[in-house]
Amino acid sequence: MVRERPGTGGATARVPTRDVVLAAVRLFTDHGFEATTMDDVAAAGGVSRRSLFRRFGTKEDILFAEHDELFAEVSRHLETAPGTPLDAVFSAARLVLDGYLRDPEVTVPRYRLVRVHPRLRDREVAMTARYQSAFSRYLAARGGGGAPEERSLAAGAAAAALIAAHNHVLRGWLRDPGQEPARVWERYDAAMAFVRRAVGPMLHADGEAPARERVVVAVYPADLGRDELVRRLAAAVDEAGPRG
Amino acid sequence: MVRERPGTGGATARVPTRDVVLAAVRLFTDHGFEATTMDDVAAAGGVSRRSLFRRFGTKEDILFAEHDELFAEVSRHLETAPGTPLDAVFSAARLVLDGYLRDPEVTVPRYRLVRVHPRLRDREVAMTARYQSAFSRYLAARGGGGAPEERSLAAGAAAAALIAAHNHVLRGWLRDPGQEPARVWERYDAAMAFVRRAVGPMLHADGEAPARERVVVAVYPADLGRDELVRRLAAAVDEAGPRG
DNA sequence: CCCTCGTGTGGCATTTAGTGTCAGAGTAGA
DNA sequence: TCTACTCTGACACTAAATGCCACACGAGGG
Repeated sequence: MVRERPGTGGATARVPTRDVVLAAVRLFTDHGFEATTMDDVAAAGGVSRRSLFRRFGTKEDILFAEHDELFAEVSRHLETAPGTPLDAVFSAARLVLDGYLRDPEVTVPRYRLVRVHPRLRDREVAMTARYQSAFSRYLAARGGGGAPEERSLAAGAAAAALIAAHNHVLRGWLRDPGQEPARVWERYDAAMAFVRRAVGPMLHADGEAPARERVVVAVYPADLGRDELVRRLAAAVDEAGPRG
Repeated sequence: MVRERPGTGGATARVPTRDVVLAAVRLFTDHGFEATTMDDVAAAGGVSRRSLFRRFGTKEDILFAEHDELFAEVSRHLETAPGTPLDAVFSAARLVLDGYLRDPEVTVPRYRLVRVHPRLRDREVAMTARYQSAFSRYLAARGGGGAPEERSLAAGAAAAALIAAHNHVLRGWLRDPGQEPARVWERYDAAMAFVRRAVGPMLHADGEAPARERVVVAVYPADLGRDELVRRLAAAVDEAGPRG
């Protein structure tokens, strides 16, 4: 690396995080994660080695920087989410999948790197655990009745099942990122419905009426097309007036 | 460190793994994980720095060496366990807890270190993920009927819930290792019974009643957003299987 | 008994991740 | 314009991790 003006300490022009991440992803993919030094990344990203460490901490953190932002976003969402605690957690998980789908340029090559390098895999798993822990604590704090002991146990198991289902669908997409997002969301909704069935009973160990509820009962011909059916249900919901 | 005979490369006397681990745990606990260098560990363990790296790979691996052995033991157990796949996984998980309880000299101080150092925490989480992955694959491969897609989803969620419950009880003991093992096992059995109730139905997603008409019944919080409600209804429709 | 071969170990050199420190450059505000 | 604050780059340094070579020991054959 050739420095034009030794002794020139620039300022103001902040480290372009996104550019650095993309450059790093490219280098890691092309030459391998281990073989790529921080000097290489710094040169490719147009910043100094020192600034690189200041911004990202470690070499692995470069890959997961945007994931950290996503986690922060999800955490914020949890604080202000409407509905029951379970609803909040489900919609938060949806946000995570959306975060992945929105940024395939980083998430897809990262997944391929993660599959190869145990160290990176551990890092990825740790991220997953962070979500799980956050969801678990959220549910335990606001969850239904029952003894505190059983409540936190149920919250932990529910969060774990939810995250597992989420990751199941997510990995399906990461392995084949070419498929239609609509189909991914379809599978995701099905997986979430599955988890909801299993998790629901866990959190209502005893009779605890969770606020006000409404009921939709729809009877329809067995051969009605899926899209048409969904459309009718949506119309019925809208006719029923505002919720709350 | 004073070397008596420079140039003396010993042999034969294999590195006493257990002694080194205990010495390392002590050093990490007394002076901190970061502050303890591999030279320190080597000196305390009575081996050379080079041999230390050969045996354990990294500094963190020293702490988790025995955990790796436990994982190998559990894996072997899975291969030869009697009973249903679910039974096998439950007994395997029991083996894990027993492994912790049997070796408090290492597992307890390690837990305290893990709580403080994010890096070690990630490593611990990765171990948990390895169990979860092994259990999930085991269940998916030998699990009950249903479509392969749903089967692996159910296996993943079940394994996750099981591991979460296991870790819930395990952490309870690690935080207060003085309590009676009998009481720990009591709590563990209760937690496992809880998980079994929730997980059992997940793995037996069978009977689909063929009817001319089908009914959707949705119960939802009154303040749930319109989009989320519609999404759930659509998911419920998809989940109900093909129409016609 | 000696020699040889294989295996495990120690010492040394080297690379590189990661940190502390200081100097310079730019920006905002008085 | 001068000053205070912030961000960046350069340099030095620690320590983890790896490659390489030399040496010690045990086993086996002559």
